Amino acid sequence: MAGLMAIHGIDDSPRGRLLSAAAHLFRDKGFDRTTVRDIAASVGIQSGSIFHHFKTKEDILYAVMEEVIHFNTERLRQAVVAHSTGQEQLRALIRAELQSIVGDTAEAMTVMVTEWRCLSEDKQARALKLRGIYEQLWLDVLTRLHKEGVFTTDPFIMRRLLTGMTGWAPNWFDREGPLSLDDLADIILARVIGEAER
Amino acid sequence: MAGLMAIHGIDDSPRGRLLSAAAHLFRDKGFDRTTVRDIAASVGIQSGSIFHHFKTKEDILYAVMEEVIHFNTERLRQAVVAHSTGQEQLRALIRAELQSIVGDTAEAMTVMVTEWRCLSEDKQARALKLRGIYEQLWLDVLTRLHKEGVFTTDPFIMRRLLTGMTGWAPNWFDREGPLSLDDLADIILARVIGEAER
DNA sequence: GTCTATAAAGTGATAGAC
DNA sequence: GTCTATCACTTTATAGAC
Repeated sequence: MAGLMAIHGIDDSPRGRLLSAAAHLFRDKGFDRTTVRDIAASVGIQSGSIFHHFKTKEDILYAVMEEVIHFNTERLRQAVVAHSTGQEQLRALIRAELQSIVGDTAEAMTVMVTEWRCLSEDKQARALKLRGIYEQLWLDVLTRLHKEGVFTTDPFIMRRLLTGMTGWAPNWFDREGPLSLDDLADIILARVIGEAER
Repeated sequence: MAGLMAIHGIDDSPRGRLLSAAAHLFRDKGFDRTTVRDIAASVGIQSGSIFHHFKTKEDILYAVMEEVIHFNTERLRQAVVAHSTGQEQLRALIRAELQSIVGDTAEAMTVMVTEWRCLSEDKQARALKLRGIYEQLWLDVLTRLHKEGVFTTDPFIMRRLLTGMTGWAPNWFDREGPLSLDDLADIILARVIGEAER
């Protein structure tokens, strides 16, 4: 029910269902411990039939990552253009990334972080180019705030600290708990702009 | 050369060499993609000989984690007792965790984070108890600072943000680069106590 | 586009000699 | 404590019928 549904909508294409199922299994058990039999079984076909849709098991992993990066890069872009001040943009970026990472695309995003090295070097390089676009959106906003004197830490380092904070959230954040994603976004935002309020 | 050498010293016991080699390979290729043949070859023995020292491949993974937790819990404890004020203790904790995670025990620590789910549930539970002691050292210091009004965010959440920031460091921090671990510790510390200086 | 059947290769672990 | 040899099993991927 979660997975890549947000990307494909209610996508009943075999490819869409396979990617959703794969994202779910890869997140639960990891890429290596998930067999093509597992994936096939969870969409109700036989293992051999998988290879009509994807050439290799690794291609499935790459497809999961590619789609989730594209989808979330677009979400990040929307977050930037929806606001005018740097601080508003940064808050929107944090909120959007949290949504990606513990919200509607949580499974695929987690897979991208944790199963990265299961990709061959070629595919890692291709995925890295896509991630570069995503990261540039962050760096543009952070660099602007840095120039405005909102914080003094190097923007590249600040981005890495932010990546750590949001990226670890799936390991503890409880969507049913008392803390909302908006709350968490504000708490993380304060780690950045706290400096400005000294 | 790194690995668990710090723990075992110049430990030439077969077990020590096996654990160091395993930590290195697990970090490089992941637990599942590392074969017992790989581990055996890297210490110069045959694959069957491994099982004289460890009952299963998973036991090797658990031993790596157990040793690195024990070692780094002790390091954390030293960091606390070496200082008297809460802020000094927190800085020492951050510095110690960075040392664990990108310094002398980097390989084993990374393995603990990334290969956690490769442990059976039994062993996960056992390792979790050990990690609980480690985490309590953090929470004691953070709770003290919170009560002193040094920061307002919930100490549990603050610890999780810190875990994310330090835990992500292996993915970008360059020990040969211009930024020292002391510098990074100060930057991370400012994410916590920045609030106090408003 | 899915099925069945199977090839081809690699895996963790064991047994017994030395 | 290490070796050799091998068992029992699982894996990805393919081939061809339907």
